[in-house]
Amino acid sequence: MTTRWLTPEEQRAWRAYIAAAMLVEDALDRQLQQEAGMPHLYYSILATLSETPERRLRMTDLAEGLKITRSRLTYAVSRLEKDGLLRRENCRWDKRGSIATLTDEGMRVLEQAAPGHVETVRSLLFDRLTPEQVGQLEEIFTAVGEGFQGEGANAGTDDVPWRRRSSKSCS
Amino acid sequence: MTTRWLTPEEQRAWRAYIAAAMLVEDALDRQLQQEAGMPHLYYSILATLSETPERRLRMTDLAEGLKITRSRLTYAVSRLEKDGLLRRENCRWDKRGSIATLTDEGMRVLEQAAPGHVETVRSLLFDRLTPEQVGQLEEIFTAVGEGFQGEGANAGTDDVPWRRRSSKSCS
DNA sequence: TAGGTTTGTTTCAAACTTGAACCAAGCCCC
DNA sequence: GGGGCTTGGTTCAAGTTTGAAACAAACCTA
Repeated sequence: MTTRWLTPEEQRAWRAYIAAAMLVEDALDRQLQQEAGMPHLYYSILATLSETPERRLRMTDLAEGLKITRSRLTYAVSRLEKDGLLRRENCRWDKRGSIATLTDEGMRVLEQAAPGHVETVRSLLFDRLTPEQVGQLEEIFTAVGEGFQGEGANAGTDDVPWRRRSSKSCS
Repeated sequence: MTTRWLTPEEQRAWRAYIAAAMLVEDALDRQLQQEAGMPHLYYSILATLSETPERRLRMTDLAEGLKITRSRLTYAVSRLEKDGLLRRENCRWDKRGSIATLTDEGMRVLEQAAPGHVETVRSLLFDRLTPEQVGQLEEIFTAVGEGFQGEGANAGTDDVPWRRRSSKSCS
């Protein structure tokens, strides 16, 4: 079958998206690097942990939630641990498991960085969109995200699609 | 002023966006790495050059078009040059200038990779969107991109806003 | 219950990115 | 026409990401 190239509308949409996504990520990284000394992903790790009842999550769950590879997470968590913002404990029920727990210091840093971060997100994104567009944005990217059905950043791993893990929360 | 946190709608939109954007970029990188031996950005460099009348562009113009820093571009171009996919020439009119030119080999590689790339973009994104959503996507990210008014990845450089360069095309 | 497979995580080297210098070459203007 | 600022690009070290092993603990299943 001969390639179905993008239509002009699709091209415009694609380019606008790629360009703006790059600018947004860069701006976010720069802002957080400045004010919290860490890139956006690292902030997201802290934020994710903070929203959990016990402020702790297993590595795999964290990786899946953030849509990143386990090895990327390992590196990031090591750094954050070194900085004292979280702590690694072993899961007592599954000795393979490792649990990342937000420390008080981590919580403090997070809370201190949050306002600036939110302000940036707002000024980059939401301040430029109408309420309808916010809804459209959600629908569009929810649809896109659903296309991955659990593959996540871990595709490429020969991961059988017909049986998915269900990681005990182990909290 | 006390922080204006994100509304629930904004939160949902933001999270859906962040997650899906991560998945998309990863999938794109993986696909191109597999089939063309280079990450998405590198492919974009070749693609950008190919669309130019002479298949050549000055480094700064290229960096601005792609919304990346000059240093990132320098590194990428060095690699692509080493691979023989493009060539660096000096601008005769401005001896500081460096011009990246797509080689025939680069064009070949690009053309060979393009169908698979387009197919991926389609399956990740456009296959999951209605035509209206494609339009919305364009509008949303055009609006977001316009928020940057020429700052681009080169902010942080103390760049005066009230006088912008206009790089002679020098082709 | 031994042996093989799967799962959770880390490790390691190679590739890439960042940001702050650095270095020329143009520009400006007295 | 000689400083001094700006612009175009590269370089370098430090930090991050990638993907393919490596490992160890669970989980089968014969």
